[in-house]
Amino acid sequence: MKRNSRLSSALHVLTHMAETDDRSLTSQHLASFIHTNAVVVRRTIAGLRDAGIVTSTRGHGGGWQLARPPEEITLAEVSAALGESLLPFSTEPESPGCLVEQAVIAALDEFRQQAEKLLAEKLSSITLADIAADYRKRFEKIGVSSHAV
Amino acid sequence: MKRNSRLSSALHVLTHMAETDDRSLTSQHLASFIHTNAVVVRRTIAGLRDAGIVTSTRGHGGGWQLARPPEEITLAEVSAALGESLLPFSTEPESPGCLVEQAVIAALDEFRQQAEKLLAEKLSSITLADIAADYRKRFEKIGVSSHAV
DNA sequence: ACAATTCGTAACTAAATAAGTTACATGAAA
DNA sequence: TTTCATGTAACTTATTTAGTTACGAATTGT
Repeated sequence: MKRNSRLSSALHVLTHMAETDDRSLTSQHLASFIHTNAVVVRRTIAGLRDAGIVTSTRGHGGGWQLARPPEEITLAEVSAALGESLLPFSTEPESPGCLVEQAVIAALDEFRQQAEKLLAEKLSSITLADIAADYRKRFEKIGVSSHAV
Repeated sequence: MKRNSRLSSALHVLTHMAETDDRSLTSQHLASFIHTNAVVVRRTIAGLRDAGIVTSTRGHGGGWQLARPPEEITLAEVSAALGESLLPFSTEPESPGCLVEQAVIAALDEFRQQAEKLLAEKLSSITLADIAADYRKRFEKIGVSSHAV
């Protein structure tokens, strides 16, 4: 799997959950959708459970389900729940005391703060239901299986 | 050196160049500012040369200088010249033909496009001169050497 | 000319990070 | 009580990036 595809992977499995009403999908099932391992899936979406976006149940018939209707799940929440910043450049001081570094970091930190706000606003306007609707539109148009491999 | 500190590193050495008028700074010199290797510096800022932000000269007295006044160097240019996207999440298809993936990628790509525009606008409003001015302010306030280690 | 200096770059090594895998404990349903 | 599924730790593998070494090319000073 490529790097930094966690957001994409998470949205992929969430969309499958959105399209699977009243039934749990196992980690193994979700893993097969994105061609990876069940443990990787659990690890990836563990944060979504902690954030109240999905629920997991153990044992017979267990697996994963959306905790809320897809209309109430925004991409901003999903992104935040994955625990990764969308702006991963570092502003850690490496030479504390260097005034040039301090000036650079001050500029970048202010930018980061404003940028994260902007990005969160943008991502808040997109819900899982939007993606699911787009998927359905594509499905109706082409009329084939939902997962051609 | 930490990961993804290339933007920070580049701005650091650029600020030093801005504060060093009429004189070239060698890769070795720049490297010592950010506690790294001269080859790493050359590699990092090679893109800045290609983008016309700095010039490099070989031989005796050679080294690096700004190609333009710092007022005319925006962070947007610097960031772009480093050749890294500020939004490094992947939208590469991994299961071509999967309609769910297509819907996810479509949503993320549209977001990316809008977000990159927003970020570029923000970064365009900050110039190297702004950072240099902030550095000078800090210098005057504290009144010590520019690179306490 | 020739020596000294400095960038340009290829090739290799080392470190960090993330994915993938194995193993097993925990919990729940048939 | 057997089976199924998650939770998680520990390990392996792959990828990326920084760091290093080496050397050629270009430029300046003597």
